Amino acid sequence: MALTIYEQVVEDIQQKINKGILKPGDMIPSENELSKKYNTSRMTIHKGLTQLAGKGYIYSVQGKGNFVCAPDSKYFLHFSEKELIDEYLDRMKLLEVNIIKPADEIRKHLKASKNDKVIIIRRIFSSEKGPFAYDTKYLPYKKAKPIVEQIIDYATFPEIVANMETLFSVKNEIILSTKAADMEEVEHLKVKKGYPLMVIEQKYLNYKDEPIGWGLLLIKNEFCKLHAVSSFK
Amino acid sequence: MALTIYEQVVEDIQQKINKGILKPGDMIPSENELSKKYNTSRMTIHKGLTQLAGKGYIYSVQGKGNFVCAPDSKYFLHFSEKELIDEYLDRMKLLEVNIIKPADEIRKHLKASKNDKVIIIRRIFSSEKGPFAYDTKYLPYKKAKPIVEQIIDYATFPEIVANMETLFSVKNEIILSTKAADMEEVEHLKVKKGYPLMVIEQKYLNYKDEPIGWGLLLIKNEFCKLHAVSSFK
DNA sequence: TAGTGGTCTAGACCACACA
DNA sequence: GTGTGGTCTAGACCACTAT
Repeated sequence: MALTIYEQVVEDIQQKINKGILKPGDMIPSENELSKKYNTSRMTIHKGLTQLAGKGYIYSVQGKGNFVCAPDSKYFLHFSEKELIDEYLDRMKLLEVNIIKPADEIRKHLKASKNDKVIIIRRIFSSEKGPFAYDTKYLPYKKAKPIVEQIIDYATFPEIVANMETLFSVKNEIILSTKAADMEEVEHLKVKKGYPLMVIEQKYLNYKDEPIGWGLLLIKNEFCKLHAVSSFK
Repeated sequence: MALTIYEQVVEDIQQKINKGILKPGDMIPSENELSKKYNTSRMTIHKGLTQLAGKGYIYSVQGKGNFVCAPDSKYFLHFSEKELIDEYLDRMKLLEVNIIKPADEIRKHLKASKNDKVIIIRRIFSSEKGPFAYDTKYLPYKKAKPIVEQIIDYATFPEIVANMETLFSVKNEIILSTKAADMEEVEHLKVKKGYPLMVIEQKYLNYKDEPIGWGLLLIKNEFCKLHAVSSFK
């Protein structure tokens, strides 16, 4: 359990912040002071402070010093469509794969122009006890790309879009909300009208921030619990 | 727009990963090779690679090298109870502040023992158009601590618990789900039975990972949209 | 044994802030 | 001007991996 010097610096200052000895806005002793205190080089101290900044404990201002951060409200959310669905999945039913002229709302999400067509994919996921999720996805249609029908059977959204761009090119945004089941969802999910559903809207962007996919995943409430943890540690 | 050397290293390698030239599992050229290529010291290269590792692009194995990561499913979720509520808040009604013997479920969440008492706080938040959120929080009761009633009027959970421990001592976990309104919520939120609600369960821990608060925030669906962004960039 | 990354040094120069 | 952090160097030693 031997800590390196810079780890010791991180640990000590973190403790002082956690215990309230150093409060938000307080200045950390300068790198020169700390390098004397720890009897080490300034670079080593700097490394520790950089790490503390990365963790969100402190921030640096050139020419002034290092200061304790105010607490923020960032969380790490672990979310994987595949994991979420696989937990309960017994079978998947492909309702539709089509090339369509998109509605205005969809066109806006995909930043498609007037005459562009899009691929629509609609799927129902069922557990042993019946359907629990209803998924609709839209992808820009490009003639040059290979037929997607083959790959769709088991693919979740990341995997679908991964076949359109390279794997790491995507940035993903999700928006969580709830809604009451309407007639369409009543039919597909076999629930009563008004049944509460978790709505997971997903936007996929390539590395140029251009939209390469958009979708809605509706999940029956008892099948969806999402966990998030504050980034402070 | 002059990048430092290590920023240039980060940029170049990131690009290669984004474009698929470097694929998950591939080894990055060694630090020595890169320091020759960029005509710089190994420390500068090392700094760049460390930063790439922090971003989740690569990982290091001592004695072997640096390798491209497989994509994961981590997101940054921005969530602040205060912000969420303040957006619509017209007035807040304090339904109850009491010291009670907790039900078993609550005792479990707070890791309280048989005879410990807890403070229960129940509040209704209303917009101009009526109630939109119903909040219940539980805090361990400690005789020595000052009366909390005074501070509760405007306090959100972080601020309440902040008064029990120091500000930075808390780690927060939230669990998102949905539920249909039951009779209690029908009464307080003036909705029909079965109305879809976003459920935000919050666990507060101090720096020793001991629970210092637990609560449920129920929000009418049209008042709650949560955004999250994938950690890749 | 040779190559890798992890840490550390004792300097250096720079940009910035403040008095 | 002095003090601050940001970057960078040209070495060094260590722990680990591979052969």
